[in-house]
Amino acid sequence: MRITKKQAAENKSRVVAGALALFRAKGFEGVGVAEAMRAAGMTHGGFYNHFPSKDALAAETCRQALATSVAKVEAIAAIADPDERRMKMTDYMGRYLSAQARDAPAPSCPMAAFAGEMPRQPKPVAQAYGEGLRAYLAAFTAAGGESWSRKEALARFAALAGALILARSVAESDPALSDELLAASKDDLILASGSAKSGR
Amino acid sequence: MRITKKQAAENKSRVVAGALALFRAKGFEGVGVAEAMRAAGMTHGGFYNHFPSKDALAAETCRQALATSVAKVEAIAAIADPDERRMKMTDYMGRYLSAQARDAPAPSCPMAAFAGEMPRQPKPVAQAYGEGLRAYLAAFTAAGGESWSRKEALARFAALAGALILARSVAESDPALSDELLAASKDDLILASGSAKSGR
DNA sequence: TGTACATCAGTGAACGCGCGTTCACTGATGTAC
DNA sequence: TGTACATCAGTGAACGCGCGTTCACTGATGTAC
Repeated sequence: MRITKKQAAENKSRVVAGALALFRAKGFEGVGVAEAMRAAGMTHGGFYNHFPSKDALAAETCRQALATSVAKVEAIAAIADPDERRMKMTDYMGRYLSAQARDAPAPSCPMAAFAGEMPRQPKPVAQAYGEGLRAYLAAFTAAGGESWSRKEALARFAALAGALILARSVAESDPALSDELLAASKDDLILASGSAKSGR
Repeated sequence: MRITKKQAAENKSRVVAGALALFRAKGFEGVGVAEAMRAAGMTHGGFYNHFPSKDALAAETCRQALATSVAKVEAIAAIADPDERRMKMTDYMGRYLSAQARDAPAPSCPMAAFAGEMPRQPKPVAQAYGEGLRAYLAAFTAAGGESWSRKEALARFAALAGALILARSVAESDPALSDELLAASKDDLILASGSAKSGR
């Protein structure tokens, strides 16, 4: 039952979109090809018409997810008015460390969601992640404008990601500690970036 | 071929020790019961003489690993001389963010190693992790003495863990960025805690 | 535009494999006398 | 202390299951005339 080329392309992107949500929620190892295809409303056999392997899907998914995050931060970096940009950046970090971001089944930040698995991913996946993270950190640095150096921006993003990952890790077992971790990092990072170039 | 009770107990702890190294390196899902038993020099069948399930091994391993980390930081917290304690803590954080810690196959910090997998672990494992992290953060706060509040300590540890996790995630694909992440966080955290209670 | 046929996206059975777990068995240890 | 026997830690075959991947097949689409 051959279908339209356009339909086939749509099916492929539905597979990627569905796989992204699944990978974020359960990790690369925790999601099967059959499950990813089912999420797109198809059976597993046709998977290899679109991708040479499961790893190729993981790499493609990773690339798209990080590109989306990069685009969001680049949009902030492109804001001309420094005050508005600073405000948008504060909002962004506030949302990054919000209870909603933590409690979503598929964590909002793909860098944080995938970081832990990267050391054991095959090269193409790790490569896609590495390129995405490099681009993201460049955009994140730019989005801070004068308020931080690249070095400070890197440290700040590591702090954001660490807080989200740790908060998620104990969200079930110790919700109070999880909240405390989010609140502590939010105060630390947002107050720090709110004040003018403190130098620390 | 029944063996000594003492020998059996030794075998069990060899399984836990071996599994710890494997779990750290490959994640809980990435290590099989057979592999864990082989690492202890036995065959897989006897596993269930020691543990009711693979998850029980994961929980036990997690508890032990975190307890070891807690003990190390408690030892620093117990130092009477504030200057020496501060110096030991700086050393600790420096080692935490060292290239050696990043490049070890089994990351030195079990909190960072396991955090990403915790949201999908069964309750007993998540519980063991949660209790361990709570104890660790209490010790970490205490080890800072007057130099930071609990809130600051939590934010600092999240920053440490985030930097290590991100640096590990791109260690293969982008070593320069990985080094840069470690260096940036090292400067940010160690200089910050080196200076007296800055308040930020 | 109409017809004939090759293409190929999707289906679902089947493959080999490794997983967690179970089980009958072995034989030295631990124990009761 | 010596003997007889129950215990149980460890072995390795076997289980059902889900995995990634392959393949023969279907039939509407795309194309050549």
